[in-house]
Amino acid sequence: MPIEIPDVVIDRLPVYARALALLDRNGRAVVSSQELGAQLGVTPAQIRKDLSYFGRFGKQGRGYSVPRLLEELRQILGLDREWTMVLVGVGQLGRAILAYGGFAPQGFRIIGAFDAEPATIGQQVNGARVQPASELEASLRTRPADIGIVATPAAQAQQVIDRLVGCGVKAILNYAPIAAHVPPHVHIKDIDPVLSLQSMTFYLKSQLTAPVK
Amino acid sequence: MPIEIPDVVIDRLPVYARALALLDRNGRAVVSSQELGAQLGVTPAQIRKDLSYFGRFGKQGRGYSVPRLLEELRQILGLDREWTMVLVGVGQLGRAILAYGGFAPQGFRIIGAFDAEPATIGQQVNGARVQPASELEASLRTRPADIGIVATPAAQAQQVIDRLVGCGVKAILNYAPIAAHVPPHVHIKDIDPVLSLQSMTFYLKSQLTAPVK
DNA sequence: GTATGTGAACCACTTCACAGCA
DNA sequence: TGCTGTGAAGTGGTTCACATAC
Repeated sequence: MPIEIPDVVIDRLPVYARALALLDRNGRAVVSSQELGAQLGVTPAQIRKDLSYFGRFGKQGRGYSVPRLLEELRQILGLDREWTMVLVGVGQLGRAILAYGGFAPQGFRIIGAFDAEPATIGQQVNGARVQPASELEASLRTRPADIGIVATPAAQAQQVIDRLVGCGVKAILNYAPIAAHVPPHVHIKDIDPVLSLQSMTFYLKSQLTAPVK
Repeated sequence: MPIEIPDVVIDRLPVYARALALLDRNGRAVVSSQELGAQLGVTPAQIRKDLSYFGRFGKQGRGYSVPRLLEELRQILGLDREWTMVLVGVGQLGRAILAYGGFAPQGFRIIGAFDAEPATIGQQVNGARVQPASELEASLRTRPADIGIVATPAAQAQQVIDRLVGCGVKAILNYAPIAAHVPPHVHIKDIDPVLSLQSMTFYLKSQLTAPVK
């Protein structure tokens, strides 16, 4: 039955869900692919096609019920439950991640934090006690996590990822500046602002000679 | 002369550059597209095709000179000079960005930080004095910046982006969870870990019934 | 012998355009 | 009438495969 769904489609669904959540909070009952697309910078056809992979959620002539479609997307994406995460690497970046208030409200809970640095181990950071990295496996055995967050220096990142994968972690959010290798059944997303900057400069450079004003 | 270069190609170049920099530091003189691809999880043909948009940098039968190709890429991307950035939004996230040590070594310097919160204005954060958001325009007039970093709450982000664009900023690194609108000559990249998590859960969800071990 | 550079073939995603339904 | 759902057409990016050069 399952026609393969393109990854790009999956990547867009959370964007749709977020926009719908906002509309919903504003009391909006119905929205068309046209309007949703305008808000998100996506073509209406794109939205309709994306949604059509999962079902028929709209009403012809009217549009989509905001709460209904939102609920459907949350279910499709698995956002209707809580997901547990462990953080490895509690340096400056790791601390910022622990302090970040954007995960919990979306159902992503950090249940453990690990670091190799003796000075860091045992510290209380944002309500989490930093555990020795050596205890990663033992800890995950008693209390499995769905997702691993990697915020170690580049040099340790691949090894940490291998260990997480070895513990059965199936998804990794990687903040380390490396192109990591993972087996095919493991999903990984990189967060790398430097790469984003370094590609934008290409266009900045070209524009220097082309004044806009 | 200029055949349009796909954006995806530009996005990959910094990845290549980073890998080459590592090889270079390790004293590696020559590398093949084959080997570079294996390291990065990219096909050799992809790498060769990408590079072919910009010139002929390799030697048949040998491969690419690591320092030579690295230098070419740095030049193509504009990484051979310093870029200035201003940060808007000095909350928890903004502070983490100011404290982040990964920008400066790559030539990205934050020259100004702005916030609307009276309690935050005037504070010294990581060597930068937080200026009132109201002074954004005046400050950028005397000291222009190439790139704007947006780390405000979602509600203010679009407005802040509009102001940055109005000041002539041509590239934006957006940490706010919104789908921002910018004119076509402005480049924007979103950093949004929550979206990354929310798309990975789709696959986690599907795997729950498919045991691997 | 070996690895590049590149047209051509292929594939995947996007957009079109319209039938169908509210 | 208005907007969805969707095959079909179109577009853009990737991979192939080989002539070419070292």
